[in-house]
Amino acid sequence: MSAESKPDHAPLELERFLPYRLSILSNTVSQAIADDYQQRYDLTVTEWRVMAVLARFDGLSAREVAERTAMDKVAVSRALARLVEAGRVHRGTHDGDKRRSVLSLSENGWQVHDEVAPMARAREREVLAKLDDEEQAWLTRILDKLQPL
Amino acid sequence: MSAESKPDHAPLELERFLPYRLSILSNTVSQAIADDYQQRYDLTVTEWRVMAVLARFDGLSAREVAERTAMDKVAVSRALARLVEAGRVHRGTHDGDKRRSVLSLSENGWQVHDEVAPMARAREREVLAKLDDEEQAWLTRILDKLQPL
DNA sequence: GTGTTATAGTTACATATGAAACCATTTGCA
DNA sequence: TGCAAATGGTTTCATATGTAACTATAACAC
Repeated sequence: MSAESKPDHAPLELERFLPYRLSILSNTVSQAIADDYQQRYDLTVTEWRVMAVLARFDGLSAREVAERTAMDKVAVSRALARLVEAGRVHRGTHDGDKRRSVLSLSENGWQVHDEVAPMARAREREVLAKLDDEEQAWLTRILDKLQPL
Repeated sequence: MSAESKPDHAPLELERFLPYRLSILSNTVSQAIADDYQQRYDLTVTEWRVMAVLARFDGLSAREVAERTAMDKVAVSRALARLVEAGRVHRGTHDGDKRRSVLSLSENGWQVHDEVAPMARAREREVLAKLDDEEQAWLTRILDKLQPL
């Protein structure tokens, strides 16, 4: 029990502070999804994001994966090391440029993808179910406007 | 350059996936603010959050700080160790319970708070400036509904 | 062609973080 | 009382993450 104090210092009200609220919400949502596959597939969030991108865009290089996931190249490099090791991603070398890798999901990678993707979508639906249609539409619009921050 | 592929596998479109978008937005916003004070005051985000809570609620225990910041007790313990060491927070012992600490901002802590808080608020305003009044109202409403997830 | 600069990706190091074990104190209850 | 269980807080250990340095290859200038 402690009294609220020092209004003269104009303290920040964390629970109304947008960055703080976003952070809590984002972590809660991401964690809920991660809990679904993390242990079951021994897959981190970053690894899953790499897989999701490769599922849509076959043959990307590591740098392109980094761009599309908004992760830095070191994180991508490490995620790929594990994914290749685990036999979920195949890594070849670009024909005309030996520096670049050519990445794609393996048979196994596709299997994992096809199990995890529906789980992720289901969780997203659960979250969105708390909002009515109008609110969902505004949320999309708001995220679009804030996105290229 | 790679073609979009395998529609039969229904791959996840990351850039339209709510959890992903929230994560990007949250990190971008938090990082922008942290950049303002991180180096200048040698203050991490978690440390700043602890200070913000103590600015509003004087005399909290570490556990209470953890509750109010949605951080786990280990993170709070570490943040407090640094803050006390740096002379920004005073740590006493609870009268009736020697386990509990009694925390408050020091003179120095208040100074830092009074410089950082306006910067944080200014950044928040910058972000919100991208939205019109109606959108801002919806955002608040949406966050309220999603909050107790 | 040769030297410089840029790019793809990995490695090394230092720091951050989370889970579980741990210590001290307090509470509940026989 | 006195002892088991709960609580506040710290420490330990294992893992994650970011920055900078590094290797290899390619592009560019001349």
